[in-house]
Amino acid sequence: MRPLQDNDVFHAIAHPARRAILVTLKDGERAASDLAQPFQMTFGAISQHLRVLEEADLVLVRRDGRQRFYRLDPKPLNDVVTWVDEFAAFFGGRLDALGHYLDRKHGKRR
Amino acid sequence: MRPLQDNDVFHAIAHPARRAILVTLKDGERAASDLAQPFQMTFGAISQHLRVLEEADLVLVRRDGRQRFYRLDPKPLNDVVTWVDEFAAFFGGRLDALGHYLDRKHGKRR
DNA sequence: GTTGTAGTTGAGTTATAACTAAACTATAAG
DNA sequence: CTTATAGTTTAGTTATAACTCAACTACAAC
Repeated sequence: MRPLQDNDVFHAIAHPARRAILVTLKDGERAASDLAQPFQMTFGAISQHLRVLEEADLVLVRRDGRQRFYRLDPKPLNDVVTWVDEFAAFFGGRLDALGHYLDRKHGKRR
Repeated sequence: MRPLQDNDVFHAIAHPARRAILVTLKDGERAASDLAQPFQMTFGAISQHLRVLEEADLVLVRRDGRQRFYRLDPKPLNDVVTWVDEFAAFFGGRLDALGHYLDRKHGKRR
């Protein structure tokens, strides 16, 4: 079997809980307990998800007292963008989220 | 445990072999045997990877005689683009692949 | 019909991932 | 010091995924 690497960003974002955590961190750093709060699973499980994100370099940790504040480091997501970007020529019409981004940034032009 | 869904596009692209298959299909449809050829694993394994891609609606199949031709259907990748796009505000500088796409499409304008 | 080729599917195995529960580390507060 | 809080880590379990191998389906060629 070809093993997946733990530090693979594609693997890191494959789990919905980890994606949700990253989305939360868009709004700024959060303590681990705050990140765990919306989930049903145990604190330990979230801690493990956080470690996966950390190993994928998607989050950075700052220690303050007994709390640990996680913040987003989106750089590895560029690997995803770059990969999906290879398929940009196939996107067209309303489904084109890249186009939406474009419109927002440059002003609607067509 | 929160099970991942088999038809999840994020799961589908988490495996390097499946990503490689999709990249190959960018250049046009390919028979299953052609897709399997670059890999070490057995034909059966590739067939299973193709089924994961099919269940994620990332590929379409056309039967011709005893061959099956797979072709790319990139629409579900928009879910990925849309999700990553939420982080667009965090991207900046050379690492910004979205920006590259922009430059190509609109001409470099700073 | 038989034989060969293209491919899928299923059984069984192994690897990895996700999870729980408990132990543990560390800091803070009293 | 003790107790509480915040969090990690480990052990063990279970779920899922990936793989191999063999059986199977389907079509083509003879």
